[in-house]
Amino acid sequence: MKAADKAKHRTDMISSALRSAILERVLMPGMKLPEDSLGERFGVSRTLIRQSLERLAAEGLVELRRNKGAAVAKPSLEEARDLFELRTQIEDLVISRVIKNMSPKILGELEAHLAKEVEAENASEPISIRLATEFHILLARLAGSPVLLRYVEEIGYRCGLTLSLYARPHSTDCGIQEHRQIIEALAKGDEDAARKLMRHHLTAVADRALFTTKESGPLLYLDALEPYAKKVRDGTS
Amino acid sequence: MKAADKAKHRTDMISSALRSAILERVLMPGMKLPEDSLGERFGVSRTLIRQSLERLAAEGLVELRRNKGAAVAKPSLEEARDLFELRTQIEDLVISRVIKNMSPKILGELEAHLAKEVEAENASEPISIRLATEFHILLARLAGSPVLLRYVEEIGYRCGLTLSLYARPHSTDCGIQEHRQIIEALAKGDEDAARKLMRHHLTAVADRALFTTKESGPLLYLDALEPYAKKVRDGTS
DNA sequence: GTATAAAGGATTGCATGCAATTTCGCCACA
DNA sequence: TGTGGCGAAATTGCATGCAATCCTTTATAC
Repeated sequence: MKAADKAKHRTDMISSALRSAILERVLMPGMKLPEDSLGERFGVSRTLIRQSLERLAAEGLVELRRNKGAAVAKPSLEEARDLFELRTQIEDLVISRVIKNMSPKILGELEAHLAKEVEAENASEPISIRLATEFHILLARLAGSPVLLRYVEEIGYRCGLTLSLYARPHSTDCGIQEHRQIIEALAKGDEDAARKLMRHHLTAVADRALFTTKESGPLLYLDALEPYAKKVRDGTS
Repeated sequence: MKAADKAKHRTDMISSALRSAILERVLMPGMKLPEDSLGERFGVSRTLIRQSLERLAAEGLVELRRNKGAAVAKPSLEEARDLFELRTQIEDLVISRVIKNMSPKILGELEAHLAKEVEAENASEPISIRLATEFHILLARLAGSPVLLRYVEEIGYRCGLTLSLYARPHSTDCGIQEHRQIIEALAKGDEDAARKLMRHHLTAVADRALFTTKESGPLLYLDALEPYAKKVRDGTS
């Protein structure tokens, strides 16, 4: 039995790092992700990079064209709308389940997360975006279904990616206020209200975002990745 | 431009072959899947086998324990119940969308599939099981949402795997008759009826299956894989 | 006879090398 | 100036090799 067991392995760390970089808009949609450059940065061989990219491709965050390398995915408006529509419906399922599981402990976790969001409100934009996404993921975790959790994670990440393509820079993509209202409805056990709030919350995000187009810098610039890579190289999860 | 372009690559073919083998109960839950043996059988190196196994692991069909190799997944009863519960709710979404898209063309596709199921009714059991799963997947395809399709595929496959662990040998896992009724309700545009039928259909499958336990031969016996491997080696999709 | 320990074999983790494909720069030519 | 093609460089696809890990068997002690 190992002391710490290191829990995750390098492939996991690398995919997590890349995922974070994408969600925090350091890697923008369309950017190429060549295996050797990444390998060099992360201090591993192409083998592990390949695995990570394939994993992210399975999640829909990167596109993997045969013989042409990987690039951060660039969902079309149509795909984006599909994604957001499905998201509202899937998160409906989350609400139902969380209501069934509601307990003081769960309420506590939700409020703790909200507190983090409030605290980070004036911090950097990428971080508050990440926290907003994680609110939805926390809810899904509290729903108690591992499969549902995976789907919410994936959809959440892809929506985050989508927003980095289409959303205006300064829309607060996920209002903290709205999160608070949802928690209150859940606390009261008012499923209908929670659902309506969630739906309103999500369609608000989508509508604000999905009708403006924004052209993205399509090419290669990996230097911004450095802080993410360093963490992996040093094993500082 | 290549003549046929071979469309998919070897990794895809191998994962498809393995997936089919699992769904047709040639590879039973718990069976070990060593990289070398598989590579030898499929006529490729461990690299491609590894990729395929990782892909299937992401779908939940195989378990991938670190340093201990891959094995066909063996979902617990609890996971199984979670899966089936989610399935009914996800397929609810499918029904709504298919109803919205309903057209003679779609109806035709559904009936064509039903005809195949009827035709294969007295053929081998694995084939009718596969067709039954594919009915649900066809529905999801007709729903028009790529993401939803992926989730239904994945859940369908995993349910198929689950049934190979828990279901009695001779339960007709997905009644053809029930599929027919669902198509009829869809044709009439009766969303409520279609939903109820689908729900009934799925809970029937689950209830019949999920309370009996069946012990599976846990070890290694890959010879039965031969026909699947041959197809890949020959490029006969 | 049971239990513990060590050696040997089998299997995975990862890096590297070579062939195949694509991309890009360069030059000729209209 | 713009366009087509050719060759070199960059990049991916895949196989293989070596080290690390795990499993099994055998040997030894109690």
